[in-house]
Amino acid sequence: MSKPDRFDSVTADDVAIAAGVSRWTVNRAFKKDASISAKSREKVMSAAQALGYIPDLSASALASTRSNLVALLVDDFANPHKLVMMDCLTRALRGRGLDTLLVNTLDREDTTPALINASQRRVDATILIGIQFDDDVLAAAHRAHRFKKLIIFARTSRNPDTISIAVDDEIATKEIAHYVIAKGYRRPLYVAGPNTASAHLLRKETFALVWQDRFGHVPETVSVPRYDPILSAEIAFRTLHGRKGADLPDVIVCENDALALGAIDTIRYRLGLRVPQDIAVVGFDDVPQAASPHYQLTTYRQPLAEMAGYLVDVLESADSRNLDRKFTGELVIRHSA
Amino acid sequence: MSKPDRFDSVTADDVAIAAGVSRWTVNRAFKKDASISAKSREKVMSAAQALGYIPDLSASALASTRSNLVALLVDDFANPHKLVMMDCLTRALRGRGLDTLLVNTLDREDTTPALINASQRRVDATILIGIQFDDDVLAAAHRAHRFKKLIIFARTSRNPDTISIAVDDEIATKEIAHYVIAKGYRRPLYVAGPNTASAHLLRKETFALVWQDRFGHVPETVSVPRYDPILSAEIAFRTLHGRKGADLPDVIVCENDALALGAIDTIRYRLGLRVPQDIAVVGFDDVPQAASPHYQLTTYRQPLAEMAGYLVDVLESADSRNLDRKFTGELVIRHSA
DNA sequence: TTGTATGCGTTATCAC
DNA sequence: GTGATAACGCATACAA
Repeated sequence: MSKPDRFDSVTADDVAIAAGVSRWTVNRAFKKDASISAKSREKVMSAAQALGYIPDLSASALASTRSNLVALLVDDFANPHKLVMMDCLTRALRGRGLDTLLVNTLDREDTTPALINASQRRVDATILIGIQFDDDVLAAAHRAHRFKKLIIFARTSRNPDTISIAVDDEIATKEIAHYVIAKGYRRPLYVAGPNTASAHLLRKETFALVWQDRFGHVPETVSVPRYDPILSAEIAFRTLHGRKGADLPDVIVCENDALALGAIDTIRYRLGLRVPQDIAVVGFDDVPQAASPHYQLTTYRQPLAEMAGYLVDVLESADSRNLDRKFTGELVIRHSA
Repeated sequence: MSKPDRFDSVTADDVAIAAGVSRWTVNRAFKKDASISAKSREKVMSAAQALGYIPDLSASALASTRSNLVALLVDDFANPHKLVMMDCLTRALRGRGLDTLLVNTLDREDTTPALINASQRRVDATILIGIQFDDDVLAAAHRAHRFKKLIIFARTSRNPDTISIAVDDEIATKEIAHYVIAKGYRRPLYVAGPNTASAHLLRKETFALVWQDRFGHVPETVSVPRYDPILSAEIAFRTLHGRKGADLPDVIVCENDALALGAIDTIRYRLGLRVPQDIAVVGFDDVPQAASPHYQLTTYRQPLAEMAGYLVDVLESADSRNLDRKFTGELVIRHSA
C-alpha cells in the first residue's frame, strides 16, 4: 500500500523500480513505436497503473523538441462561428494527442505579446483564427524564429512564412455571385468585415470583380469593423435608413453569417421590410443559427472537419514544402435568398 | 549582431554573460518582487531585449510548484453562452499572467481522461464550465490528488473538494418566478437542461418549489438533454404539438437562453403562435442573441466579469478555506415575457 | 544584494 | 532490447 505522499510525486523512476526495469524502459513503454519487448511493456504498464503514474508533459517538453501543445489565437469572440471552429479544432487536435493553449488576443496591440506568450510555452505550432493578424505582426513573429509552424486557419494568407488552410474564397464567392445573379437580383449591397492588411478574405474583391464583369459597375459596399451581429445590424441601419424602392438594395451579400444575421434583424425590425421578398440576404459559414427557422439563411458552408483533419496532418508532417491548401465548400440554399 | 542560430536557443545563461551578471540575477530581474538593485535589473533587461530572451515557462513549471497554466474544461459547444464565458475567463486569466489550456471534453467518458490530460501539464487549477461533471468524476479527480484547485464555474456544486463560483440560483429563480406570477402567467412549462448528478443548477427545483407554495401544484416540466437551441426547439415542439388553448402553457421558463431561443423558434414557426401574447418565454444568461430584436428575450444576467474577477483572486489565494461564493445577477426584462 | 550547488522529470544519444 | 550519461532551462535554498 505504498501511496504517493506528495503531489504528483510518482515519477518514471518509481515505476522503474516497481517494475524492475530502468527508467528508460518505462519511457519506451509509453511511446507507441519504441523498440521494447511485449513482456517489458506489460510489466511497466501494470506497475504504472498500480502507482498511478502518468508522464509529465512539462518535463517532456523541456527535454525534447516537441511539446504536443498548440496555441490557438482568437480575437473576435463576438462571432458565433468561432465557437464552432474551436469545437472542431480542439476535437481534431485532441484526437492526435495535442493539447490546445487558448490565447485571447485582446486587441491588435496585444497580438505580439500573445504570440510571445505562446512561444514561452514551447508550442509546436500556432494557429490563428482571428482577424487582427496583419503582415507586420506575422513578420515580427517569424523573425523571432519562435514558431515551428504558423497556421492561418479559415483565412487566406499570402505570407510565405505561414501555412494557410482555408476555403477557396474565389470559387466560393463566384458560386454565390452566380447564384445571386441567377435569382435575378440586380442591386446588391456587399457587407464586408474589418479590413485587415494581410490574411484577409478575397470575398469582397471577388464579388466586386464578378459584378463588374457582368454589369460594368462595382456593387455598393460597406465595411463593418467587427464580426459582430449587433454592430452589423447598426451599420446596415445607418446604410439603408431613409432609402426607398429601387434606391434600396434587393440583396445583401455578407462576408460571413455574423454580419448576415445582423443585417436580417435590421431589415425586418428596423426597416420593416421582408426577407427575401424586399431584400434578400446571403451569408458565409453556416453557423448553427443560420438554420433556425427565423433566419433560414442561405450561406456557404466550409468543410471545417476536413480542414481540421488536414491541419493535424500538417502538424505531424516534418517537411516544410508549401503546405497551403484551399478547400471547396458548398452553397447551402435556404429561404433568405 | 550576435543572433541566435537555433530555435529558441537564447537562455538565461546567455543573458547573464551579456549582462555581466550571474544567471540567477537574470532570473531575479524577471520576477517583480525580487531583491535586486535597479541597476542590475536595468542591465539584465537591456541585455535580454538585445538577445530576444524570454523565460521558458516549461522549464519554469518543471522547476517550481507553479505552472501559471489553468485548464478550462468545456463540453457543450452548442451553447452560445460558452463563447461569452470563454472570452470573459481567458481575459481575466491573461490579465493575471495565467495561460489557458482549453480541453474539449467530448463526452462523459472522456471527462476523466480530460482531467488527467490537464494534470499532465501541471496546471495550477482546473476550471469546469461544462455539464458532465458528476460526483463520480469529481471524486475520482480529487482522489488522484492531482488538482490543486478544482473550480466549478457558473454552476453550483456541493462537493467539498471543489470551489464553486456561481450565481445564486435560488435568488435568481425566485426573482424570475415572482416576475412571472406578477405578470399573471398561470400555466408555466419549465424547460430544464440535462440532468447531472452533481454540479447542477437549483433552478428547476426552486421554480417548482415557489410554484407549489403559491398554487399548490408543481409546474409541468420537460428536460432537454443538451443545451442546444435546435434540440430545445425539437423538444418544445414534441411537447406542445397538438395542444390548444388552455391546454397550452402561457409561459415557458427555461433553464438558460440556449433552451429559450429554441423554444421561441418553435412557438413562432412551428406552432404559429405569438411571443409573448400566446406564450411568453423567459431565459437565463443573457447571451448576445437575447438582445436581438427578433428574440427580445427576458432573461437573467449573471455578473460574469465579477465572477471571473473573483476566480482569479481565488487562484492567487493560498489558503483553502471554503472559497465557494454565490453572486447575484439581475433580471433583464425585454419583450418576450 | 548577489553568486553557487542541486534538483525538477523527462528525452537524445550512445553503449552494451 | 535494454541500461547509462548528459543535457533541457529554470527555481529553491543557502552561502557570501
